[in-house]
Amino acid sequence: MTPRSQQDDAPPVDDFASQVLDVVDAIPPGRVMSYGDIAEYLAGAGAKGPGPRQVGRVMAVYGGAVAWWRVIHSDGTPAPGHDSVALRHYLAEGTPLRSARPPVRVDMRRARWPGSAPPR
DNA sequence: CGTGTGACACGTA
DNA sequence: TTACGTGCCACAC
Repeated sequence: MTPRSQQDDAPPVDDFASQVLDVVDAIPPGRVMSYGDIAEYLAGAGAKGPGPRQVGRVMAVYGGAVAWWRVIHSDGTPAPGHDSVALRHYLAEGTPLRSARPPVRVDMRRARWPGSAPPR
């Protein structure tokens, strides 16, 4: 077969975005991942130079199609826009919170999801 | 093609 | 704990 891997036209809508959404969609309830974690996870998955900012950009555009509340800052603070909504999900999913009151903060130490098998 | 901005992260004060 | 400055990368103008 042609030395071409997969379809050459592959106009990957947004290859990077697709991977990010896939990872976020794989985060189980009660667990969360930081932008940097996702970027790092993708970096180990084959992606290149995915900065945490790029992950945030994807979430800002396609975030409405995934559990955006499971994607938070490295500090454990949820994304802006609907902190109360995120808190509602955390309580419903049993996410370990360090602060159940603004500033809402998730206990990253325990809620952090390694992503199945992260490079260590 | 330079400048500004942004759902970020990190170090230091 | 909060606040400020810096580095990083991609995109809009």
